[in-house]
Amino acid sequence: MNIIEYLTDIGFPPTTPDGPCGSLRGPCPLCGEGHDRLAVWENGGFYCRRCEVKGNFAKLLELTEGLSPTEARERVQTYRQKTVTHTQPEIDLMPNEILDRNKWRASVLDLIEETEEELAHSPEALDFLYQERGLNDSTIRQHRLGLVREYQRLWRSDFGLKPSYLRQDGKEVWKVAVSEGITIPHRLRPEGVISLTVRCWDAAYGRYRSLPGSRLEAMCIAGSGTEFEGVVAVVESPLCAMKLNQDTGVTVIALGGVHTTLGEEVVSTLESAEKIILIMDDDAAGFEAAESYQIAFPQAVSCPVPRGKDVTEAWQAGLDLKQYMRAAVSRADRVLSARRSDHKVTMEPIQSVMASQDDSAEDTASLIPAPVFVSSEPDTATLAAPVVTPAQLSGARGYRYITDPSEAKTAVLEMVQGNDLLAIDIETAPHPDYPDHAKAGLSPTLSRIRLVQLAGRCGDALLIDAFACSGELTDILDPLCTHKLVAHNAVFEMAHLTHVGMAVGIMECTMLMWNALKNETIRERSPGDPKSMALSLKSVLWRALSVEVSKALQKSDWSRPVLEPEQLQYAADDVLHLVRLHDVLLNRLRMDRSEAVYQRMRNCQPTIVSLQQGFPFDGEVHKQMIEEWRAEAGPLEKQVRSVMGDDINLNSKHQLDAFFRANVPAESIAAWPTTSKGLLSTTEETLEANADLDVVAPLLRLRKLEKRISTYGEKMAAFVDPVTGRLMANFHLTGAVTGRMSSSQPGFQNMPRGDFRKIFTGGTGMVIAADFSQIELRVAAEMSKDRAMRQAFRDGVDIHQSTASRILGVDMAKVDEQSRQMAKVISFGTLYGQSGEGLRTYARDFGVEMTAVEARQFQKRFFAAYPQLRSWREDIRKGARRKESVHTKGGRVRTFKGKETSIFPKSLNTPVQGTAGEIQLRALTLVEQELSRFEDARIVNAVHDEIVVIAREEDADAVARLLQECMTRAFLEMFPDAPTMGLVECGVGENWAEAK
DNA sequence: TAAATATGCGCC
DNA sequence: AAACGGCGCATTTTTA
Repeated sequence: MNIIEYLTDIGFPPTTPDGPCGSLRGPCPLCGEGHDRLAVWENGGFYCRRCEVKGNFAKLLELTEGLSPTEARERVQTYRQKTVTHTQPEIDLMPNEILDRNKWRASVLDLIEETEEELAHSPEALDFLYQERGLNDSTIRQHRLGLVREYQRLWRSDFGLKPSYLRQDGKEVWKVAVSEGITIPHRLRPEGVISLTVRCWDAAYGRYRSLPGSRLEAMCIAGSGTEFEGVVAVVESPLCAMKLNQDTGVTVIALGGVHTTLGEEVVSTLESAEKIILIMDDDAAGFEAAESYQIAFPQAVSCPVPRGKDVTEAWQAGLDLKQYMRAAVSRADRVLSARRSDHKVTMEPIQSVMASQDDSAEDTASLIPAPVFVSSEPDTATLAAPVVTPAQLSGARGYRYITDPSEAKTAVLEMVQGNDLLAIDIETAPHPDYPDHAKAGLSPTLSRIRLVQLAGRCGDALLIDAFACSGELTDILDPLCTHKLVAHNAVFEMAHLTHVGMAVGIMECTMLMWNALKNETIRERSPGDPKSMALSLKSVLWRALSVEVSKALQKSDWSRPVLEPEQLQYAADDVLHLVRLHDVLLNRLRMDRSEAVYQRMRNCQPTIVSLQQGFPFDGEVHKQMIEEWRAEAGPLEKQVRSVMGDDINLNSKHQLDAFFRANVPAESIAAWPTTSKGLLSTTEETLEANADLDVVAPLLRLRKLEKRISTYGEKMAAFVDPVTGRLMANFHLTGAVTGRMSSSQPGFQNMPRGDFRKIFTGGTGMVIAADFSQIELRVAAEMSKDRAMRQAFRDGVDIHQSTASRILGVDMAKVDEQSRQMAKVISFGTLYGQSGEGLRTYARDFGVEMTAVEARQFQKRFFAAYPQLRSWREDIRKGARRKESVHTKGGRVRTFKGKETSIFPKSLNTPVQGTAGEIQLRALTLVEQELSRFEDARIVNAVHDEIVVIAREEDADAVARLLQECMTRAFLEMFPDAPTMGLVECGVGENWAEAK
């Protein structure tokens, strides 16, 4: 109990907030009247403006209860003990704000660590603390100051706060705002953190903002050294307190804002102090606060800094804080002795006390340690990319167009000798035999090289007319094979040069560099310029170098025998900036520690070149298949139309919606899932749920066939290379935000399973298919270091069977197939953040009925079985929430844009899927290298965790071993301690279907 | 009329 | 409040 509660108890509750130190006003028990004449401070001080009585809690008890001074002091002690046991939880828990204080503390601690890290890497913010606040590194670390670099909005519930509250304007608020600025944690030990305050950069948010749920209490910084023992300084701002404590070693209390309370630690520090130096701000509020403190604490003496508003300003103006403290203490001594002898004293200004003091010179020297910049940034000396002078950049760079082969040969040699790194670009024209093929001009077999452009760091570009030099082109370009080259989308250049018989090595690629830096994919539009693609040379040049190039002529006629000057200048522009772009991006990659991400993709480029040479394809069998699909679909369509109407378009969502609404009972419609636009969903899943309708089964079958015909029929066959007869697809190293590859035209990664894959053959040889078994779960096990899951893999048991036995608590041997399926579903869903409801609906597809509550029970058991997996997941989730990004083991960073909703599942999935993708990339690189030992052997497909290779029949077994070995090696490079039993499964067959 | 969105489904 | 991820492709429907 404190003085306020006491007054309330005896019927004089002080309820009106007042003043800067948390004082309250209420009626006075001594003069008995009024409603606001008595001012009380939580620390125990009171003052009645009517009866002009003032003092502390004990004094009040003397007067109201008629106690002697000794009795009154004892009574205060007993009250205070009650305070400890009784009011502590009340203060600690803010029922309207915090539901779970432990959660709040844990999250705030995470936030503190995060912001500390941020501050350590922010020279500007450190500079602010060094230069403007005079703090040194040791102080910054001691108080665990941090930095919020960007304004953040975080879920309230993640802090254990009430998930939402109704703002005055009626809007429901779900998030807390964390402003940009310096974070100041308070009282980290032993009770844990009680508040986190941000000193905002943007004054529009006020100077200080506290995280909701903070218990705002004055901060106490314990003194060090002996000079000011027994002295306590009181200031307003925490940063002033830190500065004063740092420079003088005095114990300092920072009051904070008007809403702070003093807290036990502070009160006892003040009570036991011999002298209290009040250094309030030089304003009205500060003056009043000083008054009230002098009433509550007899040993307190007001002693504002002589210049400036507060300690920091005075220090900025040149005040030596140690000298000042000495003067203040000496002044306080005189004031206090005068008070004890009840003499009136005239307050001397602090300046004159300081002037009269005989200070020794050595004490004033170097009070402020020189700032030490601690940084984990890489040594810039090792990063130095070749420097380009402005003169070189601004100098006019044109082109030299060569049509004569021997002249070209000399020029290329000169280029190679004069440049350590050469930029290369190729323009192609459709091959005249196949002008209408979908990939004419793109695929090497369907194209002719029209122009080769080369450029160094400076000087003109070299344009070699490949038509004019045809026949000697490889000879001319031969010196490039052993030279370091850079291109944008270098796979294209590598593929075309390889196709004309050149043994080109791995090129540097600025497109892959940009992807490693920004994680933008091949499909994304350029931010700020929706017309261009994010990874296009135009977009990257603009964003990285502020260089603008036109792409208007990219699709001009490159087949004509004589190229126009405009075309030539366009072609030159494409290479002229490439070397500088490479240098700049490489530097940025190193600064971001993303070079490995880039290199992993770069080294995989030869694999892509191989992959894009196509998969041997049995066109005859394919045609038969299409016939069979049509044969089955025809009657089926008749049957469906006889029910649904001859004119119905079975692909139209509206017409299907209308049909079902008209033919299904109202109660079924009510329970029928809808799409986001309110139409009845007609997915396979929902239709099967209404399978009692006779038309459903044939409709679903028809849909399957239509899908086959439209996507996997003649349209797909159009991608067969007329020269080689192989089916050619595109592969993209930058196809997915997670770092997985993607494939298109046609998508090789979504070919229907089963007999369909018989059309993919080994040509004259065999097909060997190898896949990583349970790669994502293995990755999750390794990244989380979950003991139980790793052990299961080490034992080589079936992971889903093992999980089932753990979840259901039965022996491994007794796990039936259904339980195993369940475990599988629970594992993947739960791992990636599936809800209980989501699991319930998903499980229904597997014929397992459960309620959402039961589903959550399963998820709980899953986490109980794999506890480290659970905490690892939590860490990711928290990190994703704060930084709005997650990263893979290989270093790829995925950032969630502000507008993105529901990042939770993505943030859990990305590290796992992405790391698995990185292992696959490395495996593909190794396989491509090793496969060169075998004649006619080539990688023909790569499906996320599967690698498909063709090889001669006599080599098949050796190639299978090779695959096994390379894939295992790739996995171990990422996770050296990981168990590899059963990691790679491999099959051989005449075609892809049989190789499984 | 062309581009963007919506829906469903093929794969891992 | 709300939640399993990543893709590509065909077709319909809406929007600019």
